[in-house]
Amino acid sequence: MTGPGTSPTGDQLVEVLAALSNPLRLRIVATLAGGRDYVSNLARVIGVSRPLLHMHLQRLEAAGLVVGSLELSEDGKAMKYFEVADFDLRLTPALLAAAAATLTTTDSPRGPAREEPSR
Amino acid sequence: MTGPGTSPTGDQLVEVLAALSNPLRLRIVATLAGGRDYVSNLARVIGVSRPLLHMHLQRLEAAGLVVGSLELSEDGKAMKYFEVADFDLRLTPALLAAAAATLTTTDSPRGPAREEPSR
DNA sequence: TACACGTGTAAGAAAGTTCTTACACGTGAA
DNA sequence: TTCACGTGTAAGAACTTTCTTACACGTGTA
Repeated sequence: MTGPGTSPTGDQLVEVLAALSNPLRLRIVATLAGGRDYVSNLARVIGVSRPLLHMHLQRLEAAGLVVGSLELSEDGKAMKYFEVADFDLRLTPALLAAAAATLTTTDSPRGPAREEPSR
Repeated sequence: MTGPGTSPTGDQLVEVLAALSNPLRLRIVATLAGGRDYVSNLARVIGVSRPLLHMHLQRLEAAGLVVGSLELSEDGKAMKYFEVADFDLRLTPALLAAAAATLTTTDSPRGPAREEPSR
């Protein structure tokens, strides 16, 4: 993901911020920051349904904030562990302006389609 | 807003991240980072409808990312100028975990209401 | 075979976000 | 009075997000 030396593109930034702008996903990251865990146990720990957790984890992984790996347990079960990725992002007006300059999609991703996508 | 010495609460963080996780609002902040401007001109510069810009600016102001002020122009017009706020946020797994610990609303703000809001 | 545990996916509903269009009001100049 | 320019607000439509429930599959044990 994004370390102190690299800057995300505007599109990456939007993806990351959107992924983190949800209380449940924040809690997921926070729980994984305390140590990796597998999906169904994480669902129990956090107290949400497993399909829901899976969906949120996919969103976080797509943004590069967590990393999933499939492992075989000693009793033959395929278990999907997730751990938090190593990221370090800084947000200041100047940095946001630099990122905004690289946005490829400038319109909001929802609502009625606009007549003329502005750029 | 949030300088290098202060940490936002979990709720503030979610509000800020949600406000920034939109390409159009990123562009608004970026344009204002280059210098303050008034609403209708900003709408022209960016190329969006004024009511839409107004709505987005309100969202950014509520999150503390921009500051609006009403001024009287020399020809008697009440003009609403906006400028970017001074913020400096850092996002790392540890900082997110600390913020998540202070979340008061732990559920996502949309979708079907859950049976038992989990904490 | 039934059960326990793990996985991934799909469908449909509820809620919020984004956008356009319209309305209303104000000041000043022609 | 009309026009130009500024402001704020509301209504309704299109779209995305979030959630639950259900289905399907796998391995191992009793």
